[in-house]
Amino acid sequence: MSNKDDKTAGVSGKGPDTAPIEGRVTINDIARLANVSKKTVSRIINKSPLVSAETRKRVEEIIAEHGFRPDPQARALAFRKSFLIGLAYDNPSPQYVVNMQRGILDTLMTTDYQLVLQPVDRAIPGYQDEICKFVERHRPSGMIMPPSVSEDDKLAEMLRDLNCNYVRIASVELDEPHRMIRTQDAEGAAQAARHLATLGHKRIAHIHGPKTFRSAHERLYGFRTGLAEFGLELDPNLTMEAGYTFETGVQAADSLLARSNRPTAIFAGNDEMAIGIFTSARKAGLSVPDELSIVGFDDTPMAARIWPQLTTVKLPIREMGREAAKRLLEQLSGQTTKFTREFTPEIVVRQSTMRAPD
Amino acid sequence: MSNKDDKTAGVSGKGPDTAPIEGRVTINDIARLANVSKKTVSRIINKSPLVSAETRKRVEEIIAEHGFRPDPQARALAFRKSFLIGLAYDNPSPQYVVNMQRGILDTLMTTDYQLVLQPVDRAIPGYQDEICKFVERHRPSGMIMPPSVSEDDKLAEMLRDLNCNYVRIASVELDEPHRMIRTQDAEGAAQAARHLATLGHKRIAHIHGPKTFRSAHERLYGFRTGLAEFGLELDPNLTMEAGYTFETGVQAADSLLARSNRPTAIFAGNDEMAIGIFTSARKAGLSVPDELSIVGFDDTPMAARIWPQLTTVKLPIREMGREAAKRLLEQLSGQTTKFTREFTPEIVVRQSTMRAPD
DNA sequence: GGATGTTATGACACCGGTTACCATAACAAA
DNA sequence: TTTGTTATGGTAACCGGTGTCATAACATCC
Repeated sequence: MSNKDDKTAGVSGKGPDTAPIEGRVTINDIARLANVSKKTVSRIINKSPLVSAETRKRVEEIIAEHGFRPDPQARALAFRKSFLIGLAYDNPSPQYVVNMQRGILDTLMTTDYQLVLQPVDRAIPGYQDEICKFVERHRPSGMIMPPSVSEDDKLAEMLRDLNCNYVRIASVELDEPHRMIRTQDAEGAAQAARHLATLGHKRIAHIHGPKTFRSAHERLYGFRTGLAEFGLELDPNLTMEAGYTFETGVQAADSLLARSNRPTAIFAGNDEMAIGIFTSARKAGLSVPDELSIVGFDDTPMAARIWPQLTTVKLPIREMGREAAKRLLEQLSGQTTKFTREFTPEIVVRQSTMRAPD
Repeated sequence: MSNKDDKTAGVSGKGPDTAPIEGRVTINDIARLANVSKKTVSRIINKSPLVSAETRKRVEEIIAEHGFRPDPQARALAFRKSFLIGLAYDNPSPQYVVNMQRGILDTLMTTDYQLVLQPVDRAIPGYQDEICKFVERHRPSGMIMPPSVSEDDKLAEMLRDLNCNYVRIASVELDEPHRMIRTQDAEGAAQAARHLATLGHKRIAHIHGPKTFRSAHERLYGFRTGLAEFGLELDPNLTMEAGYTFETGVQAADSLLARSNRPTAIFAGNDEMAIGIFTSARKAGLSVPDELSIVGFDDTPMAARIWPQLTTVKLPIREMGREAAKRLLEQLSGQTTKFTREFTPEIVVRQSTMRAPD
């Protein structure tokens, strides 16, 4: 009598949850009602052309009438696709993350794919395993990786070994074109340089991000190049590394502004650090932009909210997300483009920069 | 001969994508290798106690050796659960959203559940249908709704009709306890009031959020109550409504500060608006906090980055996310608690408040 | 020692879709 | 009339797991 068998202990999430299932309409019901075979209904769901117009119409009406929706899990199983796209990110800027998600969802919205998140901490060694475990466990159809996760070649290799499709968003071409969304960070930084040079600044400092971020290199390189166009050189003594965070930005700026011959302008590798410079300038009693011009990178919402508003370099994150997802879907359908999709940032001039004082 | 049949056009995402599937190890392989039935392997995967220790050990070794991972889609189908948790949100603060996601993921991490996102725009009429369509299409096991989506009773009803489990995070008890995560916004606002009253402020203004947000009411109510404890009354002339955004905050503050008898302190319904007050104060030539004290609500990261740093009321968003997910999992496993989980905010005193000038 | 209960395991149908393959009707070409 | 082609749709097997129920082996009870 006591034959209830298997209480499937353990598995997180047993019990009811049968909720949305109950009297669910299935493909069989529709087939029966329409007096056709499952297969025909399936063809109609999948928009196969091999169904007569009238059959299609009749079945579609019945589908609509009964509110039939094919079960995503069943399709996933039969198609041998999970219809999941993973987003692995470690970007500390919520704005960046949210915009990226929005962009990806914009594209996924009209498809059967879903977005699932895998935030990681790149500082933790073996974080790659975490992502790989995620891939093995949930079998996403593909992964999207924005910086700095995208910059990890080892991880990309591991994903290839796992036979997992992916798209990397990065500031350098570090993979095959169809797997890349490229941002022209160097060009953005060059624009910042031109802007400051045009305003007559000579003693210009740069606080760049950690060397572990390719973007830090690119922005440094681009900034240097931009200055060179005006015959200016980036003084190594005025070039500092910081951690892409507010606090490290404050520290670096503290050090720069304490010097006897302090710079009249600072270009920060991202907005977080740029905003740190504001704080540092206030502590030093310097007025922005009269005595010190500041340029950031990213155009976070904060940039337009602080006072004076921050001049910064803007990347269309959301659109990049859209394109990344499109690229991935292309891959999944077997296409492989030959061209990297590129995004060029643009400088947004606000109030934190002005002509250099003499 | 030409019998290739069905090219299943249409469906977004056909084609390869067979990638991670190939030589995949299945439960059948394991069963065969271990010389037991599928069912026994299934029992082991699901930690059923009805397996002898030695069989378990042997099979587990084989599973480990071959790196077998049960297919989530197949399990989902067999279990009649999608193992997906939906997050429907319209919160404009990226920080809030990201923290909420993180919290939910903290809880989900150790389970078989996944988080999927459904951002919406509550301003669009019929946005509820969008969520319902999402539920019908993807059949999440449950939904989590932070404010202000959570405050929509009609939506909640629709979800109940769809037989969809959910948890609402809100500042008022608007549902059965097991479906609620409650934030004591009123108490947080009262703390802000006490803080300002203690500093000797008398002419105190409040810029609250849109009436469509329950939190706006709660915070207004709490603030009023807090002031009353000190025998102070909230002057209706100094109470303004704004849109929970930076720009509307600036406008409201512009109006308040232009008055002949302007307030010496302003409590804003959220940080976004509080930061708008800074900008307005600068335009008016007022020094913060010497001439004007400002208190916000939310403790967004910006609060600690602007200068002077913003005194604000902090909610443990991430932990709330964790708890919301836990609540939902409880529901899914059939438990129904009798008690609403509550979170009390705490004021974080920084530099934007000081003793009232005489 | 037979009746009963408990534990460990397997056979088999089923979840809700899909594909492979085949059957048939309708129509055109030989 | 025979044969070939196209359009249509049915059958069965399958995707990779799960539940139900049956059964064998063994322990316990009177």
